[in-house]
Amino acid sequence: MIKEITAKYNAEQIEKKVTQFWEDSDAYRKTREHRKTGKRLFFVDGPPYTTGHIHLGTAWNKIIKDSILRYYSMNNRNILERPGWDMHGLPIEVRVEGLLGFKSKKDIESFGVENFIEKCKEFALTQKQAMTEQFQKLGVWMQWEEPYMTLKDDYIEAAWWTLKQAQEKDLLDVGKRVVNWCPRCETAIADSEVEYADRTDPSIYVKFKVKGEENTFIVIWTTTPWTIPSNIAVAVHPSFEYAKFRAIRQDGKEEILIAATTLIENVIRKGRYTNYEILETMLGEDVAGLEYESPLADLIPRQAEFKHNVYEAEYVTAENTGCVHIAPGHGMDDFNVGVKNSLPIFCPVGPNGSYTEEAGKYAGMNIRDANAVVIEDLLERDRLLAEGTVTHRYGHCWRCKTPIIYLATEQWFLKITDLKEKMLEEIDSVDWYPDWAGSARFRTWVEGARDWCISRQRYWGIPIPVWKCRKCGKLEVIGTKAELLEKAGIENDIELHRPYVDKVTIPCECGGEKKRVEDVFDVWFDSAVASWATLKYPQTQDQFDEWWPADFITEGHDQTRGWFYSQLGASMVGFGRAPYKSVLMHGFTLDAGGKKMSKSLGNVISPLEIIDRFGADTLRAYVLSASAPWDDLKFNLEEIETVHRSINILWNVFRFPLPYMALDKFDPMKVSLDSVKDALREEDRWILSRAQSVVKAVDEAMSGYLLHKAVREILEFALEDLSRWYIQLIRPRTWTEADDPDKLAAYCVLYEVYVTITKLISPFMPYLAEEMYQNLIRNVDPKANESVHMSDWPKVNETYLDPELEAAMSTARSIVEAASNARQKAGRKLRWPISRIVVSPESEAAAKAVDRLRSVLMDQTNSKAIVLTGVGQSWDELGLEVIPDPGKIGPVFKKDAGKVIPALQKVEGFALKKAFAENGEFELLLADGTTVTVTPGMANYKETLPEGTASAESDAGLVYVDANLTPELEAEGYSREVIRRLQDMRKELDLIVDENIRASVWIEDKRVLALVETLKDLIAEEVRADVFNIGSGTEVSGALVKDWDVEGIAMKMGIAKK
RNA sequence: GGGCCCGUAGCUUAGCUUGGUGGAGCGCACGGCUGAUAACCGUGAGGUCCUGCGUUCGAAUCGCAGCGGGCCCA
Repeated sequence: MIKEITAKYNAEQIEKKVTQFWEDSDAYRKTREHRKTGKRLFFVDGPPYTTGHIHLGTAWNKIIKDSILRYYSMNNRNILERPGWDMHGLPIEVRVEGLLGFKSKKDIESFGVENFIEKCKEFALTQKQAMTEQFQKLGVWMQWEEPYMTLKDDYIEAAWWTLKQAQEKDLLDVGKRVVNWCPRCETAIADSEVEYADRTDPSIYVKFKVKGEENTFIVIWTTTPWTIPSNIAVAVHPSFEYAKFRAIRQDGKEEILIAATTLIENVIRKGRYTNYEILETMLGEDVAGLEYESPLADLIPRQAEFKHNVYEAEYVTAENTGCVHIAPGHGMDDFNVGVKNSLPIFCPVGPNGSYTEEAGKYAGMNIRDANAVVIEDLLERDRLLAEGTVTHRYGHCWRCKTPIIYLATEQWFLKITDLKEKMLEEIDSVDWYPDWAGSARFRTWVEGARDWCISRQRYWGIPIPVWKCRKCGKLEVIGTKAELLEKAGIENDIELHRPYVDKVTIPCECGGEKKRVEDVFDVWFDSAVASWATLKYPQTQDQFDEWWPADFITEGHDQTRGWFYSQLGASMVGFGRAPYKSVLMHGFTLDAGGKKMSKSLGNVISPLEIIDRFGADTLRAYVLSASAPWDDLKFNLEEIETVHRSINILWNVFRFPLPYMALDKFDPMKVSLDSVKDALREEDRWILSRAQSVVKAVDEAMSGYLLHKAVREILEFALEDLSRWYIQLIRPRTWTEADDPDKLAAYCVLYEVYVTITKLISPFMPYLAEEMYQNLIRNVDPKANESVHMSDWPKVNETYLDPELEAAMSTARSIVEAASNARQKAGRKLRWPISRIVVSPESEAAAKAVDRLRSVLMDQTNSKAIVLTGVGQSWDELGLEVIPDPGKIGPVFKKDAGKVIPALQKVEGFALKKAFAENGEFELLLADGTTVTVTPGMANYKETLPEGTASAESDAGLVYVDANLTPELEAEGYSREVIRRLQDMRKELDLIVDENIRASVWIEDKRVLALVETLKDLIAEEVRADVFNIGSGTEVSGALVKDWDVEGIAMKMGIAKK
């Protein structure tokens, strides 16, 4: 049986109860089981990094995933969706280092790599546990018991397998490259790990002495003085114009400089030269070839050995001097120029950011400290043209915030550039939501992609499975643990982490011994293999064949360069195709001011805080409805409160009929909607139609992942159609005590609509839906599915759809609003009945709507009659006032105009209009008895309302309210006032709804008393008074006695329990 | 500096694809209802549609340039 619920919406209580129910009933597992025969849907969860706490962005991400998967499940999809955890990498190493108080790699080595790895593992697992609980609080249904974890051996094997594929397909490369390097972490870091922030650096102009030309210098600019010791070349743009010019120094000396012609002024100003004279101009391609001397050759023995020349490079821009300092060991572009021209890749800087022995004088010095020394040395040698500082965007290590440097080091690469063509083709075969996420954003990113540096010189990561012979240098890539054990001849199992795998050696054919290269993978490579690792591939084949590739993934737009990309790259290597079929790209959560949330700004909002205050359903409904998924979400607490209020209304809607249904023992299993068909009113048919329209709209929204539209549609239906309209309309029907078919029809319709809405909200507000479902459905139908989430998604029932009725009702609502507006103008409150409402319909459809919904209109406007005029015709009781137009009258009647105007004003408008229509003119009698002829242009008209009426506009046309009172109306009005106050007093005494009372009312005013007395019985019945006395001499008594002022009439009332 | 997205009332937003008098919700003010009641409903005020230029008879909508915000890159 349906149970009455009395409490107001209490999210905490509901969610706690439902969580327990899900757990006890094993609802998640049963739901997946229930869909085992459905069409497969493979979803891959983008693994959050195990930081230990979820934030609003990760919460939004999981809520989107959960809502979509619940929707798919109800649409009979057989879903596979293991949650994932990204557990390796520098962030955890940095956190653990912090916990242990370590400063550098040396501390780790002395602590012992094994100890360190164990700490990292423990840390990651602890954080995972905490985050799992947080995600579960959001109501997210995933296989939490069996997530995929990047630190597991089988996961590591998936990465190994992929690398082996790369090697077999000649997509693996090793070699010296310039990489982003963190001198603190002493490792290469990926482009995606570089964080840009403002930084102030030196800005220097340096003169390189041209060989064989007296007193001639080529001028370069740099923000990294420490790279001058590594200078090998200068680059110029082949088609820029350069000039050789004589510059006069402040000390009177002259020197001959070379720079881009357009930048001479800049060089002169920066170098504080007093004057200059252009000697010669030439194209960059002619400058190329020039030889110059390193300014620090005397301090760095190796520099004296190098030849230094000028080369062409297209990337040179017309800034500073137009001549670019090239240190192939310290810059990406520099490196490329170096390789192209076979220059030495001179890199005299070690992993910790200090110069090596090759740096001569600077050996052992930290590069940041070296800046000042280099500047000093340049100054001493008169090679420093200018010195200053510049604030610019500079890359930093994303974890430890140390400014990065560029170093040429030996690294491992995936040859993405070889795969690019095919990758771009694959992008087109994927469905992107929104479309531009793929066609514009991701495509641009892939087009510009370079080879992917996948090696890191760290500890906590997937070890790169490459073994190298110490003797002959032969490389061997290992694809699985079994392969490693076999080749190494080891019998007992080992863990695939450092330092355990580092100890494994493989005998080489040459008689030597192969040892593992020390690097670990970039963490982005970990998550890149998630789609097959989670299917236990390559260990098993069946699952992979059945499920791969993923049908759907969804992540934030930062993942364009991240997971969308890394997965595509790795999958191209492994399988030559994209690992996903459709991608929804969602936005970022920002604070209320539109700024991103960050710890340093102190504007971070915890999703758990929101859940504690409002519940998970509110948080879910808010983040889903607040903006389109791909737009950024400006978090706004007021909006959360609004959503919470909306859900509270939904709750009230839901609980409103329950006491009546319970009282009447209404059993929806016994009374079908079909059986009450004949008792259905228009409003019943209307709400049934609306419910179907909403299902349709939600389906349409979901087909394009427009989650915001789906949720808004549902909440709007609950608020506008159910709460503000349908419930209001049927209230009197539910109060009927008899077993009335009219009431039963309302119950059946409500029940039908509630069942539908319960299912509609379940993907988005899973807790509330479950609570409603258990009471509404499981309580009456023991055979029903155990959980709402096992239900089938509602199918649109076309027989209920009636678009014409929906339009008519919308017209009717507009009329009711207009009537209420007009009432306000007429000063007549809704409690007082009015004799009639007059509608002047604009169209045939409006007239039909009024006719069809006449009883609804009478009811909601509290009027005794609804009068329709003809279509397009105004109300025939309106007066028509004539407004003379002095501008037309003046020129014709000159000085008599003053008499014509007041006379014309007095003419009755309809008569004047009629005369004009019939004769084209009108004989106007003036005050002095004379007559003049007026013509149509001289008069304008204004409709006037009869006494006691007011009008307002509606969609249907003008609506008039006749607020004139008759004794009958007045009697009813005053009686309603009395009833309302007695009800109020009942409430004050906290009486039960059906408890009977004794009541007495004293009214001094004889006329009002007489009016109210005519409805004495009605009043007594409404307030459930068995004994009811009323009069001017009545003694008022009871448990509660109050004085009232009713529209200026003094009354005294008293009530008591019987 | 580049790519993509966003900019509409105090706040959150719809409308933009396909040009034709900008529509909601919250908040505010006033009023109503009182058998959902610490709930609910109505009415009203409130807009340089980021700025400028262009296309057009007509631009929130299309184009260009700029400004501000976000993500990503250099």
